[in-house]
Amino acid sequence: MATSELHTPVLDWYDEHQRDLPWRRPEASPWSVLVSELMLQQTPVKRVLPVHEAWLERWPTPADLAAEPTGEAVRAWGRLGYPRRALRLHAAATAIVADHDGEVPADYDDLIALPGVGDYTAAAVASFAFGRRHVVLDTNVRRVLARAVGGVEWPARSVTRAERDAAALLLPADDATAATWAVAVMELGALVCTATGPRCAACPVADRCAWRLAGHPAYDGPPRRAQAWEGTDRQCRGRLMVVLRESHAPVHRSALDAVWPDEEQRTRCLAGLVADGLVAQVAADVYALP
DNA sequence: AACTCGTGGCG
DNA sequence: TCGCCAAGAGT
Repeated sequence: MATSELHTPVLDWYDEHQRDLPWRRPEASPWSVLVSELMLQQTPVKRVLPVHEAWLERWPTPADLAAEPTGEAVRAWGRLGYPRRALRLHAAATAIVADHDGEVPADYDDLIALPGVGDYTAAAVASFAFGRRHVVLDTNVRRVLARAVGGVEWPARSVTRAERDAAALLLPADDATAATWAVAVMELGALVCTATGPRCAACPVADRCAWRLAGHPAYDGPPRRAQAWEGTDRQCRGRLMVVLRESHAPVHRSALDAVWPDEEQRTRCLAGLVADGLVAQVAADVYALP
């Protein structure tokens, strides 16, 4: 397919249908973009919005966050999930103050060196906040390209070399258009080319989508494992964190015992949370956010 | 490379 | 109802 012919319809569609998100506004700081990207890792936009707003209100710069105890970040993280991201964001803020004069760096290499910033987030911040030209491969982009270009419903489990090469070939040559392209494809995946129930009737490239043109062939790759939840350590850790987040005073062990029946698992998870830096033991049998 | 790490909304 | 999935990173 002449992949360059995807550009105009996708860019035009984005111009008309893009969501008004706080971290996309012209006045949004690179710090706002970085905060949003950490929060959006595996968490839907709708749930991020209020937390992001409160976060930027309270900590308008990396230095503001770095000056606080890590526990304040964990508490403000609320129920976004994966609270280690709050610790990483705090650590990233600290590194930005220490190594970059308090300014979020614009270079991919500097960004990816920050805690909690991997390939996707480094490329996203460089692209969205600084207008740099990068291949931005998130779950939305990967799904759109798998369908429109690859002709299959789902991409591979992890990013392949061929996938990255294909995305690089699609990237417009100049920085500004490349940055818009990156966010536009992502938005198309989020709003139209969704994981379940894609709205092909509303898709600007439906008439040239390889998957649709092939008649929407069923997925025939390896089974995609469902996330286990009931009875897992993650569920146990989540229960323990709720107690600590909701208490503004240190908590006795008995209050933690009450939320998970299996003593062995509960003890292991609490030790894990302490080891992760999400929980501090402040006295014998007394715990608090760090 | 496979596994771990939260939470909640939606079809 | 309940399985699926959401702007991934670290190990």
